[in-house]
Amino acid sequence: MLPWCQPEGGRIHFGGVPWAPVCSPRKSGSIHCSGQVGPEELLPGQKAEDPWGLGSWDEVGDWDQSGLLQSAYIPVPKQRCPPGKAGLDEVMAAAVLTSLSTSPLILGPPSVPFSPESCCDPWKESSVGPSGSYSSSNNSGDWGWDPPSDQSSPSTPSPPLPPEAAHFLFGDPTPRKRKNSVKVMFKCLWKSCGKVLSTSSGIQKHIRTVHLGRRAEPDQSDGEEDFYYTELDINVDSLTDGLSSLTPMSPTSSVPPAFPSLDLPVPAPSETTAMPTILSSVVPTTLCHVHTDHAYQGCLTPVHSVGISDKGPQLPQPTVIRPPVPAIPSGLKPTTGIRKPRGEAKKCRKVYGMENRDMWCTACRWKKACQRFLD
DNA sequence: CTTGCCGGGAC
DNA sequence: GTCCCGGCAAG
Repeated sequence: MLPWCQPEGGRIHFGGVPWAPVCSPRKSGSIHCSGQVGPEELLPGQKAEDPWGLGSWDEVGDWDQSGLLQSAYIPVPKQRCPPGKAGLDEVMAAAVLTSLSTSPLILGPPSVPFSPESCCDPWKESSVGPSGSYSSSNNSGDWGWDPPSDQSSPSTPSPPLPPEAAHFLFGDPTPRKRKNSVKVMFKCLWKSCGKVLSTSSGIQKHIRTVHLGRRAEPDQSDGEEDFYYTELDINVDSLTDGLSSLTPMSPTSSVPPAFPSLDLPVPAPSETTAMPTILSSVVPTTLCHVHTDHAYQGCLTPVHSVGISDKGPQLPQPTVIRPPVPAIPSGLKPTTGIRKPRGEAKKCRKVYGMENRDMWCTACRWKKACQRFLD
């Protein structure tokens, strides 16, 4: 067993690769997925993308076992863990070599089919620090990918690999992994229009001509039409497998940016293709109702949700040049972070004190909202 | 810093 | 379902 690859629970974790750019813990301790495809989605049972055109992962494993067994003899481990402190480049180069030369089946328990979720935890150590205590909570599944803004990972050198190999080895979480299942469309946000076109120029032309009543020449455009459409990442998988979109962090989910109608210094919507952070929060309207029904949207309490999310889109038909407010699907209001105002009443903690914790109401004992001294 | 409690994990 | 706790945000 290689010293730096620790199969956990019969599976080799694969996503901790440091240049798998997108993995980083948040303050809460768990890692959240946003905008990218998590490794969980490539379980062997699924029709995983085959970077080498060899069929399923199982086939890859068979092929690897039978055909590339010799590669297992590459003495990579010697150079992987030098007695001293290896530089990042060196470590990465070693990892690349090893990843190239050893198949997951060789690295893992023979009876366990290859799981792309595999990872080598020491990557986290090498990228986060020498502490080995970091990995325990992150390997249990609640982890994912960083926002797209982080995925460039410019500080990590790019291994000299063919893109396919890099894609395979590093669990590349970029949309390329699902390049066959994600289609970018452009949806007109004009009230009761909803026209969807496949090209930005097309949607701009549509908005200019149909809604703005302007000429079709784009050279006269001031970019206003950009306010009226949004980019949709149509996830074919989500459409065919609706359950996947129920995850709170649907990787490709998107929502029309809630640009206020005011002239706030929000990023120009025209930069949609260059603004992954905006796009990552953009949910196709085809999936919006799913999120609405799902109770996992933030911390909105029922009290607060009354009268907020049931109104539905209220897009005023603009009579002036001012861009209209794009229709915000109900249930997708930015609710996260909204907390119930702190109660003014005394709480069990304050009344009884920590020493009399057994006298607290159960809610207080469980660090929930106090039920004894309600506001 | 303390406090209230949300969110989520363990069982 | 209960129970607990990390961590966030308000104060």
